[in-house]
Amino acid sequence: MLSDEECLKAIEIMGESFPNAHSSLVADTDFHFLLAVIMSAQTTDKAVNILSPKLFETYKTPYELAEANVADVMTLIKTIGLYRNKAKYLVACAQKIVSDFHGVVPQSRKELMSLPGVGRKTADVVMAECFGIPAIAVDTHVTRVSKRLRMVAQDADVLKIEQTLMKKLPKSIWIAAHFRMIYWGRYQCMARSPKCESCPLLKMCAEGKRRVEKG
DNA sequence: ATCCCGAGGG
DNA sequence: CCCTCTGGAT
Repeated sequence: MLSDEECLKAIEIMGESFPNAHSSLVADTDFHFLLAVIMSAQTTDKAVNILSPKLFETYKTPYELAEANVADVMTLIKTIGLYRNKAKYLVACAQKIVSDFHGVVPQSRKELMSLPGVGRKTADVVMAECFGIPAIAVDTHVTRVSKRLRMVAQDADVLKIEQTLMKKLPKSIWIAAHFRMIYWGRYQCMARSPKCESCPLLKMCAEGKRRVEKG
């Protein structure tokens, strides 16, 4: 396992490659950003950004989406994976925001997670992006990158990963670290063919060295 | 543990 | 063709 200092160093090196990594989901309001994050589950944000302008134009507020026909929403988001479940979540989520939160996206993790289709990862992303609340959302990229680098135990689940990273990294860089690991996972440490040979982190990466050794 | 699930990349 | 994409609910 990497020490706290080594973890911080790794995050800093990622920052040199991706100096201003930020969310690539496009949304004009907190409500629309929440919808985009729900839709991004097991789906590239690029795919979400293609359909979201029309969806957001059609349903500008929670009040409008709460009255929507689920079938109509399905048609609008049919190009992304898991679209049937997501369409139901989006409408149910809008309805609950109207009924329980006066039409305003709540800020606490507990309240966010009470919304249909919103789990810990989605709640963390919204807290960080919309409200500036420090959090480390653990998704497929963060899981893969932190495990390959041995920042966390190989058998850690997403909650354990989040807790370990929060303990090892200063709160002031949690949000930046999240986005840097996302970009690292997308463009350097990809799931299938990571670019280990040219990786700036190779010297401190157990998995990278193992892969290079192996060929 | 299992289901959902289209599009893009290798 | 097969794998992966900022997961969550049952």
